[in-house]
Amino acid sequence: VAVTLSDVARKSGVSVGTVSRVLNGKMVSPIPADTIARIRRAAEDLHYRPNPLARALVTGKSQTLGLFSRELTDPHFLQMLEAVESKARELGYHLIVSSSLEGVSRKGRVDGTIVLGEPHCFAEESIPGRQPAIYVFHSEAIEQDMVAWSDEEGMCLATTHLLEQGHKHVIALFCYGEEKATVSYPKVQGFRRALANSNATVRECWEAPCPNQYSQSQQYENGYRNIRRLLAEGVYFTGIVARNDFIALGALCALREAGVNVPQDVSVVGYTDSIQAACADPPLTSVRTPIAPAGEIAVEQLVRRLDGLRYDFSGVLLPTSLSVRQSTAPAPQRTAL
Amino acid sequence: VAVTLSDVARKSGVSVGTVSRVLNGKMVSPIPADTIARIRRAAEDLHYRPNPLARALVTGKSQTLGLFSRELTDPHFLQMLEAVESKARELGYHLIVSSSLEGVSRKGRVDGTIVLGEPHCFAEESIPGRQPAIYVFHSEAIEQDMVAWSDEEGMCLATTHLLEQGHKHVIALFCYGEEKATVSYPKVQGFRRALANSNATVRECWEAPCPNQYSQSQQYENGYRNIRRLLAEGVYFTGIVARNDFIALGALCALREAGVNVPQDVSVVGYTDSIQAACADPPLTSVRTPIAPAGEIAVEQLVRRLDGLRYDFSGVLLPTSLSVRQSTAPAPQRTAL
DNA sequence: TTGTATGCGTTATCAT
DNA sequence: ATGATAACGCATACAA
Repeated sequence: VAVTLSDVARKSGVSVGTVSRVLNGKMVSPIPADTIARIRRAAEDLHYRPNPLARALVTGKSQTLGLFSRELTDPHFLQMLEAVESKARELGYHLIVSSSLEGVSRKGRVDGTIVLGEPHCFAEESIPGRQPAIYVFHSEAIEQDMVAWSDEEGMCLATTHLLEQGHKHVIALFCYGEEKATVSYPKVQGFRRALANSNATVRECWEAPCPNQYSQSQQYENGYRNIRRLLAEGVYFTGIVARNDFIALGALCALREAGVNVPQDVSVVGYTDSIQAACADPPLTSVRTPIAPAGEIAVEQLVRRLDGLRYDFSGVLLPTSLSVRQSTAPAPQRTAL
Repeated sequence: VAVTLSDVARKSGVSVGTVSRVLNGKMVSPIPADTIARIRRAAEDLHYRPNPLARALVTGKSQTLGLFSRELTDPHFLQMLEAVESKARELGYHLIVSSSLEGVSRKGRVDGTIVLGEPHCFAEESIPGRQPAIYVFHSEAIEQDMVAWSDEEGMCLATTHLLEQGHKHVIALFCYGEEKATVSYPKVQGFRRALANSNATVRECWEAPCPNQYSQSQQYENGYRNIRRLLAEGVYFTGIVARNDFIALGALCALREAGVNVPQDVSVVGYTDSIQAACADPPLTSVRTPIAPAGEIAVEQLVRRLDGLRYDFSGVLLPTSLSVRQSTAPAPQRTAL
């Protein structure tokens, strides 16, 4: 049922080679205008559509990119997806989305992959013979083939925002895994750096284990319980910075339940600037990680490389910023909480 | 650099045909165990991976599904994506995501497509020679190749929920396009049907034009402005049902600004049960459309069809339900608002 | 049982 | 200028 090149060739009275050349505009020597017209006409009449598989087989390029994310519900991924799909389409590439490395690792089905994650999680050792990839993730330094942002900077931004508004009693909601205490270490460092530069009299850093790193509701619960406990313990604070928006949202809930007003009594700032942040009450001030632009850059560079253009991309570090909304305000004068 | 079948054949001292048959488990007659072992071993040593393109070219199946959504930021799409990708992967299919019909319409790159939208937007006329597709969208009747839910039922559910709690003054926030007044007509009907069965003394149905049907922030604005205006006009009401969550969120905001308590003074129920609904304040009661399960069923049926199994799927209508959260409560006794 | 040969739809390299 | 023809890597019908 599928109409092929040879169908067009037969109908237009020329050979497949000629048809291929004409349709691809790759004729080495001038071809009679009427021949070209006849071929185009035939292709049109027959509704000819080149078979992308056959073409990919012979050219070695499938014009398809892979997009990997460990969790498809990850706010980072959601923010990336639209930008990546749009840019890929603009550059003539299709997009295969997968939460399995297997699906998008090997060359053939896809020409290259954009990985939401660290380079080492997609290393050559684990995937022998994998194709080109560009990684989008947080990192503290420029790394090869990586479009990154600094979580240290981001968390410093968040903390500084609070300090600049006069907050001197700040709680940081971090989340350590049992063993790997470095899960979000850059964020811890960013928090501490901001405090070090300030004259804050109290520096409180509260940390609790988090069972499932990827469960959004568990993180919400975590933020909720921690703030609830601090409140119960009578700890005094006017600002909270959270490791991510879900924890911040949980904190918000605990504060509300306790009758603490945000931002009048306590300011809260989240991290990632997910869609959830914007529709919280009050709308959550949150660190905006540049994932959408990162995704676009990743596609651009990857395609440059795949298209054989000069490839001198050695990674880039994009700046984070702060989406200031209504969950933060100047610190209140000290009163009983 | 890529290792092919013939490489494995050479190394194991047999022919490509044999290797192909062994590796695919399609040997018609028993093959010596040691030969099989030798071939498997060689394939392993060489890290042989079949070229999916070549295989697809000869078998005519790319083992890839297309997933189309007009807007990749659509809450419906987001809820579908994870379920669809997961189910597709489980059944051995890859997934190409595209916001362009072109990208996933023609056979070759993809074997079939799941369309988030009505069948007619992907009709045979507009895409001649397109491949099998299954549609996921709202519909009031069972339709061929469609996994649907009833918006009439959903909105009736939402309204009934309010009525059952004693609300007699309900506002419906609908949104008509200028010309096409049928955009969400089933929802209007559902609202009216619920009212018809009740003894509500006041039935208020408020409608306003909405410039861009797909802009989430515009819809939010729309809900905000409409409620703000009703409040200013002194209209009395204790319940609001909105066409979607964004409009409901906007309404929530307007109520809060006006000092109206939700749900004590006014109950609000949204539609779609997006992630935004859950993290609103108060968490929004919302109609849950069964898009995730719909996506799974769509994949299952589509794959059945593609795999040549008996295909007697003529469409299905899935039930909607209500995610009851904290934005709804029994109607207050009539007091000055 | 297993090897050989053909075809899938293109592109690209030759001759002509 | 254009027509054969050889790959591309694989599956498979057919021959041996």
